[in-house]
Amino acid sequence: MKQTQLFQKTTKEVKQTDISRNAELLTKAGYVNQLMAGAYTYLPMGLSVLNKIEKIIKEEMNAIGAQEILMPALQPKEVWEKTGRYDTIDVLFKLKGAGERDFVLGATHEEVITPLAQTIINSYKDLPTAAYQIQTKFRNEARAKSGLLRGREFRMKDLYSFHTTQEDLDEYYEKVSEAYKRVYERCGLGHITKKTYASGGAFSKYSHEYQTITEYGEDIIYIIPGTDTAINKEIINDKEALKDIIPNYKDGMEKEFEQVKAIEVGNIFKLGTKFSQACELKYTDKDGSTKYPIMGCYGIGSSRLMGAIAECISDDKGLIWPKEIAPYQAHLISLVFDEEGMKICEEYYNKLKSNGIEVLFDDRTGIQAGEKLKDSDLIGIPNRFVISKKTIEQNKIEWTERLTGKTELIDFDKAISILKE
RNA sequence: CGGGGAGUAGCUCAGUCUGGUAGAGUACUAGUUUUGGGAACUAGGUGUCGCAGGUUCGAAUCCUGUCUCCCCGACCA
Repeated sequence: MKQTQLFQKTTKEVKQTDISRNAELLTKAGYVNQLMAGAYTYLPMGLSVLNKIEKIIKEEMNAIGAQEILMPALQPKEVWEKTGRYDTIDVLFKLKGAGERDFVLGATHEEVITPLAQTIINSYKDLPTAAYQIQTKFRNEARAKSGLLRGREFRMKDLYSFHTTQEDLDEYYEKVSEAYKRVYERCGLGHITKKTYASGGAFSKYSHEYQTITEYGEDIIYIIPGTDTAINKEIINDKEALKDIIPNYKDGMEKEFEQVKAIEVGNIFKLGTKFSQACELKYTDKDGSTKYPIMGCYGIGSSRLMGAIAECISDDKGLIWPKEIAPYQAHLISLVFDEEGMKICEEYYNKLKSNGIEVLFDDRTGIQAGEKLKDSDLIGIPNRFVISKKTIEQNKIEWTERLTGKTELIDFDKAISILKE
């Protein structure tokens, strides 16, 4: 893509009061644009990053046998009354449709998938099974904030699994847990994301959250020394839980744990039969008896994850996208402005493209070198290739790795091989 | 939902205290010169001063109401 044609621009300044790092960087780099508190437009490169994150999530979900579906975001009031959550979820968006009919915008989808599952699950032979979707969710947050970290409209992957026994759910739950770990690793957050024990709500003893450590997080977690797991503050005073979670627990030892702020980038719940009972989802077991499937649900906010990555993986110059989610692998920058030089840049650009490399070409003219280089740092594409008078004279290309800042003059063929790694 | 801050040019902001008819930087357009870390000069267009009402000869400025955004807290199936 040529930068002169991109439906996206960098900007030097953002409002002084907007202090979350992800909002500042993503807005400056032009990846997102705020429509209102908690609702953002994703511009081409922003959407590209989001899509790549969601692609990773899909791959990991597919790998554990979950199947992708898509459910409506617009839902009737009635399914929510069945589970009693029409009145208990205070962030539920409620609206009137034609004929004064009451609708809900989906904040989560147990109410939709559980009745749906009845059309598929009739026998123990239909179990276990699992389906997920990635979709725009709506929550009427009293205070949407922190850029992509807490939106009123946001993207989320939600997976639901159905089982005949608790053991089978437990086993699948562990599989999902491993898949989640891979997602965060592939997104570059593996080292600062902790599997965190949290209260299970009405459904089970504990749930697990995936918490990425950042000063801008809303949660406080306690890291269990020598592990990559943590405990959410909400259960840190529950002695029974601590005994359960920590091997060789000694009274008061949690006070020594490192305490950090973190943002929840995923959670996994065991639901038991709460929803299958409420929605009358039943199957016939081997012995002919009627039973309720045991359910699990598993969420990852993909847009929040993108915000967390921007928040955590960046430096004073701007964003630094991990390779797998970067909008482009190469940022080709022309620092020559005569016709002859531009021709050479065009050739490089076309060669990169014909080699199947995702390349953004800064073909803007009449702009100072400094501005182009600063923009490149801000945008955060992993590899920068500069073409200037100097590089043309030597028949080389200048490669800079965004993460390390390491710069080398290399042959063009080597650039191709670096990008194909 | 409680507390605090803010809404003025595409963007970032000054001007509001002390009322007098709209500003800067940046961006944009044309031209000339520049070109490896946010250039220089010349010329040019840019506004319901968030919205509604009130006071006044006159309101961006004072008063009342209201909406929105940001921050802290509460909340977070």
